[in-house]
Amino acid sequence: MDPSLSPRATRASLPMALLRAREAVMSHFRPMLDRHGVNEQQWRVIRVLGEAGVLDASEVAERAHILAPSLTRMIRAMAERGLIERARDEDDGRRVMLSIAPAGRALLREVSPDSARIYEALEARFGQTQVQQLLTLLDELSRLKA
Amino acid sequence: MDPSLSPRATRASLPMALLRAREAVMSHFRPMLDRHGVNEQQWRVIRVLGEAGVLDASEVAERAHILAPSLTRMIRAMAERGLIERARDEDDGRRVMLSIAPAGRALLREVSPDSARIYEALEARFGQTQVQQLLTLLDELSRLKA
DNA sequence: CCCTTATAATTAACGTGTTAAATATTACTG
DNA sequence: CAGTAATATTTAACACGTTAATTATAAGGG
Repeated sequence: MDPSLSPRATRASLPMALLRAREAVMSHFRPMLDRHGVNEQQWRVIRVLGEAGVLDASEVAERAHILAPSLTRMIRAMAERGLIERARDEDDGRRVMLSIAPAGRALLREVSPDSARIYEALEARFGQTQVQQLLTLLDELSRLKA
Repeated sequence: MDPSLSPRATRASLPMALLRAREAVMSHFRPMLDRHGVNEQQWRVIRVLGEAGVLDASEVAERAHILAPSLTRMIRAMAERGLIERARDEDDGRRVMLSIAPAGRALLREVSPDSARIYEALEARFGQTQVQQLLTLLDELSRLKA
């Protein structure tokens, strides 16, 4: 049989392997984030803003790997909860500047230790060397964008 | 500053790295799948059914990494398009048995060569050894489910 | 055999992913 | 400087992700 007609077996496919691995990793973090009342995406936004201070929405979207339309919706919800703040850029009326708000900073302080603990436990089980190898490979792979 | 208060930098985080890598890889496949009129998830279902023949919905969900409620919705759309077939299991009235339909098989034959070509090009650029290393690491990581 | 429990699938509800179109503002060009 | 092109954000529309609840069927225990 022509091998091109039988697609690569599921277990040997990079997209599937990446999907499975991401699900597995997130399964360690999700219950904890849940207890703190944030989802994965909101946590990424909070971390990005906590690291960087004020950023326009596009920058946040890029750094948190969230598409602009999703971010627009999230901003509304997160601003209502007092996690972030929203303001028009004075120099460029198109831009929306985002920053972390007090409740967001409080959440960052609450979640970060838990997150770090989980990450370290995972790293300990998987092996620090392997984590490094994996991060390197993933980074190289990410550079091969279409 | 207490390092547990400053979450792991984005570039060094496993969840983010996995997300980026997956996006990068899929950016190679997505336009092609688009041209064939299927999305990523539908393509996974078609591959699973093409490999395995008849499977109940739960098995398909597990192998294609799609949650049951998503699969229920997809089944409706894919059956209407003639890509898959749906039938109640005679021995167990709860189960829904799924199989690939003629249009689905045709699609499989159309897409597989394109998919294989893209995969091989990616493998060639990234290096076969690195792909293998990466698959191994991802598989090990996936076993550490919470 | 009932009755409870477990399992498979579906539905519901809400959020994000994704693409395309619309809106508002800025930058550029003749 | 008017008019067009480019950019940032938002809206719209639809699909999937996710959790919880519901429905239908099967399995098991008394």
